[in-house]
Amino acid sequence: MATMHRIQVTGLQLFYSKGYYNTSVDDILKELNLSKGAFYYHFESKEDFFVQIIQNLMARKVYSTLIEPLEGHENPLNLITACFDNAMETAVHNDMDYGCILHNFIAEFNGKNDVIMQHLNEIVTVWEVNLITALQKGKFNGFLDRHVDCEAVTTFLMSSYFGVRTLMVGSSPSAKKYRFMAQLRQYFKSLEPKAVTT
Amino acid sequence: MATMHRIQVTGLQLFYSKGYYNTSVDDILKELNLSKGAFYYHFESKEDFFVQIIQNLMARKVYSTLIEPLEGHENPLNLITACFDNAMETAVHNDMDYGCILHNFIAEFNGKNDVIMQHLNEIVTVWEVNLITALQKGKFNGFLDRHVDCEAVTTFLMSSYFGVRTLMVGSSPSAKKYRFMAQLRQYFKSLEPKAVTT
DNA sequence: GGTCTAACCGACCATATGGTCTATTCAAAG
DNA sequence: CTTTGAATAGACCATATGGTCGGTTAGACC
Repeated sequence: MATMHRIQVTGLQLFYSKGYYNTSVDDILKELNLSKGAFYYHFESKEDFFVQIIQNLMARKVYSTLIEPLEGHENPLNLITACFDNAMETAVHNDMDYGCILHNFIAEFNGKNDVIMQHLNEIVTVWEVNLITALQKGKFNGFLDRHVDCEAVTTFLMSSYFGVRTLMVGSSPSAKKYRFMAQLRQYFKSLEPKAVTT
Repeated sequence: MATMHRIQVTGLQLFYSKGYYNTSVDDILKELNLSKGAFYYHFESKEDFFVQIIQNLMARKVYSTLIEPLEGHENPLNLITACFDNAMETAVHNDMDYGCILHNFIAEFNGKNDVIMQHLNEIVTVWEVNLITALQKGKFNGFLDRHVDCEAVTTFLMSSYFGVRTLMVGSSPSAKKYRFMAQLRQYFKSLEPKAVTT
């Protein structure tokens, strides 16, 4: 694995677990037994470094766990349910889980660093668009009631997912996941088509 | 206003807007035209300082905006709806909004500082307990269906609230609020008692 | 072998940070 | 008037941090 890539990987790991501002470049280099020279040969600054991590690693991760699973012609409500279930199950079995990566950094940079926020928001938007599209397709295919507001559902879904992932870090993540999923299904049921009065 | 209290107030302001690790003690003192001496006369350390802020200011704020509004014998679903609506409306009209204070710090300290996390979790638990209690009372009074799992609903509510508040910081908070509230009502409708087959 | 250069080393720098400590102010108590 | 002690000032310290820069290594190419 190329050095540049290795630095990014451990960089993301540390930023994720300790926070961006609370992680020094030296921390990352110590972990890799590398020197300052190696780092600043590959990256212009700590910020530039993080932006690259966002584009290279985070974007891909979000895509593979939250967006790709939405593809398919089945009921999008089922796809989303399975997608969330999977993502949360992975978190439950990961004792190094600190919540949704994307969301954590958004919380850390909101109103603090516009450059980074822009890049993070790009990923959020991609997710949002894909969710909306999947729901609209589902509506078209008769899986959702005609009156469902797909944008609103998406906002609600993104919010709740971001939130649980944070709550799950605290205690009994497995219980939290179970409860969350149960209510998600309850909510989804209310989006199904109402009995048609032909 | 006593100096100690003033330091806490501006301290919370800065911690909230810039993050704990990204705000130095000097930043706070500069804002107040105070010296290090004044600070370390009143507080043992930066961490002790923040713990006191949590107990003195944050706990009260969370209580007044998220817990107190739950009191009353009406339908808890309505109380919660009004409570969230109010909290979000305040955020919409605050251009210095950076999301839910409580949640932001939880995100920042999760897995990073156990001492602080303990104090933050205490507040979360109080909120959780009060939500559960309100819902259970509502169930007893026939506002909720018998089969509703109050703990699960609470988890779902806390999650989604934390999440939106973060999303609202990004763009068009008013639209996000509107969409969120609409879906919350939709979800709440599904918790109402089913037609009783006497 | 000689040259070139990407990749990396590590000493160094200016600044910032949490925290300490002595000195000073000032009002109330005696 | 003196004493006392809470409250504040600000110089000082050890350490950490982001970043710079001249030097070294090792392989590719001639």
